Amino acid sequence: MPSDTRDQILDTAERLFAEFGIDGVSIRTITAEAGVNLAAIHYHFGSKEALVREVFVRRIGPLNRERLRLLDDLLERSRPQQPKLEELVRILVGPPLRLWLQAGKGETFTRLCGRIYSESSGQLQSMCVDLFQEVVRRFSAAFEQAAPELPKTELMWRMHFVIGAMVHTLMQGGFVHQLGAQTGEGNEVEANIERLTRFATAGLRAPLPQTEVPEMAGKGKRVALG
Amino acid sequence: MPSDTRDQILDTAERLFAEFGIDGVSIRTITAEAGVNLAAIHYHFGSKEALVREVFVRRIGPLNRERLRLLDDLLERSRPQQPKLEELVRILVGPPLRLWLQAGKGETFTRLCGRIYSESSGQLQSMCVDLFQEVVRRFSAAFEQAAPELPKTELMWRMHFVIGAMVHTLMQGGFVHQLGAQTGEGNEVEANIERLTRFATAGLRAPLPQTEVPEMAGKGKRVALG
DNA sequence: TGATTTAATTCGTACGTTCGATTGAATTGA
DNA sequence: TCAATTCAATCGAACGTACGAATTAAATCA
Repeated sequence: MPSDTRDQILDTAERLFAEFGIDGVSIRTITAEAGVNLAAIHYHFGSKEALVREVFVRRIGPLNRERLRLLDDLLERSRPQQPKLEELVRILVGPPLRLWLQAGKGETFTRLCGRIYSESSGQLQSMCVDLFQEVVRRFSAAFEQAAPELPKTELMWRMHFVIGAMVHTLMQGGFVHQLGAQTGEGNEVEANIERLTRFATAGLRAPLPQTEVPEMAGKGKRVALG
Repeated sequence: MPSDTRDQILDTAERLFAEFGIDGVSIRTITAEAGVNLAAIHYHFGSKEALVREVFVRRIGPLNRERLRLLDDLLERSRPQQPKLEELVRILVGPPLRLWLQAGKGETFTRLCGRIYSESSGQLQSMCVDLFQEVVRRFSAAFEQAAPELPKTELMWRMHFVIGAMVHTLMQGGFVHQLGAQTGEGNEVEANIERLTRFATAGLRAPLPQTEVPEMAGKGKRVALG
């Protein structure tokens, strides 16, 4: 049973990291804010870096497990056919966005989650590779099967764009959200998941360039517009 | 005439900021790497924060001026009709991506450029609002006219997604790029601009949800999939 | 049960380092 | 000569970390 102090530290660190960045928060600030002793972090985690690690693992683990569970469900449900591309996108971007604004942990953590991709020196970066490895592998395979007409390189880039739109929404979405919320709409989160899903699905289904020039010499490569 | 020291500092700071983040680089590291005295930064810029500011302004100014010039050209060229959505997207995402991998300044700066959106406390954030103000205003207006069938809120979200895909490509694109580059393709940068342009244009043109329920009470809002 | 030992946790304090910033003298070039 | 620039040296503050004493909780024994 994890001690109360340990959880206090994790919750506080998560909130402060999300707001001010990892390098922007000292363990003095964390422990003071959490109402625990300065040395508690090193006792419970060993170092600040190990604390950062634990903050991420604590949330990303369940998040990705849910994504994989939804993926399994979807594959099961749509057998023997392939699932629709749109449904794959929805279960990829839904869980993180749903965590967003979830009372108590939402906004704080998802902003932090987005920071993985920008902050962090190699240590944290490689940790995230591990954390997301299976999700990337499983979803890549599912996307390839759901959109077999796309060359693999093209699909990889487009998935990359989808992730970018998602991450950017996690980090900056609060800003856009405020504007929308004032219009009196109800459940904005689910509405925005649908927004992103529609956008991403259409992007993934974008037509391939008609003129797939077989020439290899890199000369004037302008395709449609000069 | 700017002194040699000043430019040395700017170039070195840009490179190091891009690689290790703003908080991850001390003025000692910068000055040592640049081969200038420790106090030179404070002499030429006044503070580290002012240096950071100058690093951004030096590049973003010309970048956005080019985008506005291309926009003016496009509007002029397509009169009296509205320009195509795809062409607007291309001149929005083209210049920053083209700066990417540009010999000598490319990769270093664009990664830094992406960091604006994630790092930085309020000071830098508000500076960027100023720097991008006119670009946002002009392009928003152009997009609204080019896609009048989209509700403004929807358009705002979709532009937001486009920016996200672009920023994520600026920061992480090097990774995906490496995979593609090994396939022996020629001018990857222009090819990727086209990739992103096609993706984003299709996303912006995604069909609106058929059932735009006029009810306002926020109850069950699931639109297409339960 | 009550006393005593053992382990787990919390606490206060200090160390060594690095940070951005400052100062005043030395150097340079017109 | 004189202003612009570079230099070495140093400042106080904040950082992550370490360590031993104090406290609490659990286990063991009388």
